[in-house]
Amino acid sequence: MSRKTIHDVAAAAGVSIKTVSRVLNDETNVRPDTRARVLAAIDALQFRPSLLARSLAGNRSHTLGFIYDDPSVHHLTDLQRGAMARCREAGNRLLVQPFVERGAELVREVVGFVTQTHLDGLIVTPPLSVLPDLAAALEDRGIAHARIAPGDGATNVPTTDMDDVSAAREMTEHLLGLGHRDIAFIIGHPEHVSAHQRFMGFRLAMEAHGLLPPAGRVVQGAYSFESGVAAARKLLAARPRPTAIFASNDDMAAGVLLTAHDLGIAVPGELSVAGFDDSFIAGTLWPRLSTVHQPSFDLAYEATGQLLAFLKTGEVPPRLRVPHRLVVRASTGPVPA
Amino acid sequence: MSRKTIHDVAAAAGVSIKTVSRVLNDETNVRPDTRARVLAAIDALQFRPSLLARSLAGNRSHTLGFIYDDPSVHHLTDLQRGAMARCREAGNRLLVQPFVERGAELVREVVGFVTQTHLDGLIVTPPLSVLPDLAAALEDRGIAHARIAPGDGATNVPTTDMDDVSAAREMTEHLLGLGHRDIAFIIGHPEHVSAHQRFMGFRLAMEAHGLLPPAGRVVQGAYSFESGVAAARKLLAARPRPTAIFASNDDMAAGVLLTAHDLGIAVPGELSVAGFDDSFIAGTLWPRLSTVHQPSFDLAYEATGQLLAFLKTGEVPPRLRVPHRLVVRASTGPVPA
DNA sequence: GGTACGCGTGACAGCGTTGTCATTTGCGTG
DNA sequence: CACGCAAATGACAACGCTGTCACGCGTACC
Repeated sequence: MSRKTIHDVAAAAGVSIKTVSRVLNDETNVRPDTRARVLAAIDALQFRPSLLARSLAGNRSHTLGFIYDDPSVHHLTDLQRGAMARCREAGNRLLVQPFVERGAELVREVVGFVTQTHLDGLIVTPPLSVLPDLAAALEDRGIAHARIAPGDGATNVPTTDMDDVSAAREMTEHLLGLGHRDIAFIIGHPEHVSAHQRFMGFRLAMEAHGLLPPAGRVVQGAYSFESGVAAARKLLAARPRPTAIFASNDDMAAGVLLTAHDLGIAVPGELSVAGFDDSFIAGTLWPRLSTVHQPSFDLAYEATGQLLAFLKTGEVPPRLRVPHRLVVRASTGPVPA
Repeated sequence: MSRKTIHDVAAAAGVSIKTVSRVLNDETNVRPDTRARVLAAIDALQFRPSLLARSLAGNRSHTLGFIYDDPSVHHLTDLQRGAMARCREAGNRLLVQPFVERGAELVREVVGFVTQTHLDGLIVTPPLSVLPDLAAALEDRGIAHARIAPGDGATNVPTTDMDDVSAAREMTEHLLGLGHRDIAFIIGHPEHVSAHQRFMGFRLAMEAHGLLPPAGRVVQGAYSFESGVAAARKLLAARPRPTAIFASNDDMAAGVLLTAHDLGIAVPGELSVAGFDDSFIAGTLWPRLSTVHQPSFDLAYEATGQLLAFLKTGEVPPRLRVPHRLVVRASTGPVPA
């Protein structure tokens, strides 16, 4: 099939290409019958406008970039789905691209990516969203972007997040409410701000009950399953054992669960285990994991919406906080007698 | 930053834009010192050629499409990673797009997607890769594509697959080798050819041992966790119970595992459970799941390579079969006495 | 010393759209 | 019926690159 162009349509409808363009872009000032004629021609020829040409001429690509470097598969998948869904609704496309570099190299790659592909804007996910030099570079070059970024930062960039601190606090409260006092905590990957925030939520809740995070009960993890296993080995070797372990994400919680089972420790009979994310695996583990629902899909969906709005209006929408939710399932129970 | 163009570079280097283009595309017949001068100018200006303009003018977008409609998140993620990795190596981009429609609607959407975005080619993943009308339409319009397609089909399209039949047979042999005779099987989603093939592998192995798939021991699933739970409920309610359950993928196996645990059935003490895929969760379940390693990443990596090769040479490379591997972990054991 | 040829380079026309601005058309008005 | 003005339409340049072809120059050859 030789490509049909706007010229073919124009010829078929007996109008100029500009009129076809107008119809294509839903512009005003086209007589209804002309519009109908053009539409008919488009339909007859099965014409699809070239997004390439459109982008080049119109100086807008209708394409957003989605960049990531995320160790957690599930979270990423949901984010991507959310962003893609929103783009589809708005008639945009999404170009997904991983970046594993750091520093100047990263900045160069990302900027190159954006300029090469004429991206209208960028959706920046954690942990990329918290890198100061990347933020500066994007700002600097006037590259529109939205951040999915846990954290403070009064910024002039559309930002979407969830309340990691409160969520972690709520989960901790849940454990405290079950009578647990000796609660261990596995910290997430230090490059992720969420890791610190979740830890802070944990500490705040403990302190509110006059408890200090017990010595040796806080272990550094990395958001990976393996790091959860390693952390659990350490924690569960101690005597006495903690009565509950709160892992900063589900993957690590899965590692804890597996380790506990291997050691013959009953969950939640002898040990309560809590996760964070409510990713796909949370419901597939045994016992089903109590966790915090992180609205990854919504996060990305909203961030994309904010970016689109920003591109349209030029105004930075206020920071958007997506609600989370405690999901109590079977892996947490009363403290053993 | 106003966009730097090839004209800026040409001016800076004191050459024509065509020469810059030649350098950009590594063409011959450019004197070394001229080339160096152009390169220096490119570097100084931080110039990045517009892929849009390049695609429009050159009639090649250097972009491949990746289309899917897959229920299994992990498999999909790995496929996507594989395809993206290969694209990156070759300096191409990957446009990922889900399609949930079927029939004429699907065909129209996909064809529209390809023409609108000037895709060089398409990577078609299961189950889309086995839809005859889609295949016909792509063929028809001369849209280059590679299929990741389980199955037979002597086709004139680059195809990559794994040997689902043999893999399922090997897993069944493994169970038979452990002494199991009363083995139940959960079939995957009927739209996926792999589901039928895995079932066939199971049957072949059973028959080779003079066994018929026992009545009531074969249950239809849908490759989802929930369908695994439902199937397991049915199978484990029977008396006597099967001594082993072979689920067509890991997600369903996870459902079996969970159900067994809920019912207090020891795995593998009283029941062996096998999966298929070796997806991320396989290693996170307890007991760790015996499964077949499906090389999703490689599958997509190779398919992308084949497509790229086809685009370059115009010759259809022979069907590529990616090796699988039995992964025996802790969820399968000797038949109970 | 003229011819043929290949290499290095540039001019210019596309690629398929949108943006700008000019032109035509239609209609209400005095 | 002419006039003015807004609505409808079209001509054409521009977007940033590649493809085609033409040109100038140096070298090898007879």
